[in-house]
Amino acid sequence: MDERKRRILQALVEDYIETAQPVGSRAIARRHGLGVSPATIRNEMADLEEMGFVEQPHTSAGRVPSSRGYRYYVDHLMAVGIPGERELEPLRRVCGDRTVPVRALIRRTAGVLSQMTQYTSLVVGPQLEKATFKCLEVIPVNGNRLLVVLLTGSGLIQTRLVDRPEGVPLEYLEGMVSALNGAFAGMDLAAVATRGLDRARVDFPRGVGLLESLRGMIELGGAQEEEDVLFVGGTSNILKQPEFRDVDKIRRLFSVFERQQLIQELLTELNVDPEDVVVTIGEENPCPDMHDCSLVSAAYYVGGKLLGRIGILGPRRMRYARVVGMVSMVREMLSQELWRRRLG
Amino acid sequence: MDERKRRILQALVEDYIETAQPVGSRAIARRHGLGVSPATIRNEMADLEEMGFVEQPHTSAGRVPSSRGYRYYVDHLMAVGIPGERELEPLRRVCGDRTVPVRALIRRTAGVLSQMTQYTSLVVGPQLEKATFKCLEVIPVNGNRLLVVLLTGSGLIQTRLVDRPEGVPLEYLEGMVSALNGAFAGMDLAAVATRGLDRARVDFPRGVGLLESLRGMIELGGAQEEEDVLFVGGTSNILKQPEFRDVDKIRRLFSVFERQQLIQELLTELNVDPEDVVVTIGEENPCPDMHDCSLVSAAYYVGGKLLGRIGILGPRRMRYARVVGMVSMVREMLSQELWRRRLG
DNA sequence: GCTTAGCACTCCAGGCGCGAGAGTGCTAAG
DNA sequence: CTTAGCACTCTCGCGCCTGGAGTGCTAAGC
Repeated sequence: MDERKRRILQALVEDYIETAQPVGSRAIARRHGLGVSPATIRNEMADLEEMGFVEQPHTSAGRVPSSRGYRYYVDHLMAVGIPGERELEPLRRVCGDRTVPVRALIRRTAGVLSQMTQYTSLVVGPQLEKATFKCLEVIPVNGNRLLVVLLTGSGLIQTRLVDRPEGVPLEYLEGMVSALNGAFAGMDLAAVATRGLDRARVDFPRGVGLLESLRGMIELGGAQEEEDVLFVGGTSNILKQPEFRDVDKIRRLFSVFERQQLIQELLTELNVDPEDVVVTIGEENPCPDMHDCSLVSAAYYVGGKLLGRIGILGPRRMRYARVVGMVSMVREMLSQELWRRRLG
Repeated sequence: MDERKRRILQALVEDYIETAQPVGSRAIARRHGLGVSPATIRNEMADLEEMGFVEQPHTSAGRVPSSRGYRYYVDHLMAVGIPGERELEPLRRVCGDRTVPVRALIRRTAGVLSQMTQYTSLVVGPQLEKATFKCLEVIPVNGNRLLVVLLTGSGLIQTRLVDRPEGVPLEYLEGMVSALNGAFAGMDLAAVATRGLDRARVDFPRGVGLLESLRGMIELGGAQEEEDVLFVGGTSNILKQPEFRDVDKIRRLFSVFERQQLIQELLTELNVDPEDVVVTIGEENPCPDMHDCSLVSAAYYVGGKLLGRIGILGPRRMRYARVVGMVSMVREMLSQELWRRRLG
């Protein structure tokens, strides 16, 4: 892979990303003056094809990057774009509004991200299990019910209405809550759900029902069944792409969007390295219905604590340089804002 | 419009709904033995066309119902379907689970509804403004912040983290909260947001900031900007319909789905009569991008209080009889379950 | 007077052939 | 090693044609 081949591959990928048309030797020679004739480029392209970086839809069409070609481009050739101040303005507006609750903040970020990129955004909201315990409050309602309020260190609030255990005086419950508040302060909620609550069962045998409700709130609040964890924004954007002319393809993809849990697992699985923006191209994606797509994703976190993930889904022919820059920027700003909002 | 014409129109609409193909005189004569020959039916169909109930895509194709034809069918001809016990089972499972919070219940209902009908469901969640005040609680956090918890009579919980007004002792705030709890109990939240809070400003001049936050929670919690109010389910279902082969049409429709506020207003506007299931056919819909669709919608409510709306969006060639029955049933069951959960 | 058989007519869908255009690979010369 | 020239290949769009479905009209029948 000499320098000239790299230049040609880069030109080819970038032209294809822009035009969505197979790129011929002529076009490369003309648009990116590499100082060589189309014939030379043809030879090089034949080599690139043999190496698996480009493909021909059929003889006598230009070349199209293969997944491997995109991979090489992303890893070695592209210059990550830095979003301009103008583009960032809507993002700043969203992230600057301190009156908006955390969950709404995340959702709006998803919306802005899809608008900035003109692709579809997938955002996994803050997962309760990944947060820390801040405080707990129990409010009696109607005599026979309790409103349980759980607050995390990242400012996330989870509430639930539960039946009040019969025959247990309010003082007992209040004592229990204040003991728990003392014992759990700053703990990981995941640890609270396992070790913490088990220990509390011993000290407060009459409050077992309430403890179980609390466990349910923590476990369901982050995971699977409970809603509001995944936000999908700008689904219609992806339909602007010429590769999505096929209704059947669209339908398969949209079915995936409806399976929140699947997407959540997907993003979780991919983001092994919390520091990086991860690009997943075509078949690299474990979900077969997304093999025509690429995903650019990153984790956001607060004080080293991973909270959730943001991602952009577009066609394989995605403007990687631009999108990677934006995802990185959004991750940064979101993390900052959440850091600003942290509670102790 | 004699009886025979009605029978023919009914047969035509039902055949077309089933096959999505223009219906010819032969087909009607064969499949619905009305005891007359195709030629007679042809004459009648020509009349129906003149009356505006059916249309011809082109000479020498069969007929297709017009919007007016569907309207007549829905108003006078269809026999509303009663969902079978088997179909209802997933719905019962969702509505029977008392541990699920109200908002999640609504969202799941949207999911089930779209699955039952195989169309797309639009559900407007319970709007805070439409609910009644149950109780309010304020929990100090970190010394300089307050967690405000608002509970409605329908079991809906709204929370927000706000700055604590400086220099105001906790006792003052607690006194204020308990005074508000007494004054607002059972009141409409809309009334609380306007009259109630204004009056409270006079009594508690040092708590004005908190009162404003409360107003914000009520107003934003139901309306526009605040999220989680509209649930769209089964978007991919509508893509199964042959009328949605055109990607551009799909894109326009999906753009509408992303405009929560628009849909919310739409459903609100249509459901003038809270007792009825309303069918909106094609051009009757005020949103131009939905002119190819029909919408079956109904309000759900608790103890006479309207809470929100459910709707099913499908092609104009929708299985109205079935869908109307299902929407009606879901509305009923959802209302019942919410009634069971009411607080006081 | 309503119904129906017969028939000519219309129009769409789909298959076929053809030519233009784009881009290639190969060859031979620089 | 590079490049001009050229033959070759493949797609795409166009017009043409044909089969089929369904109609409207007319005239005969009940």
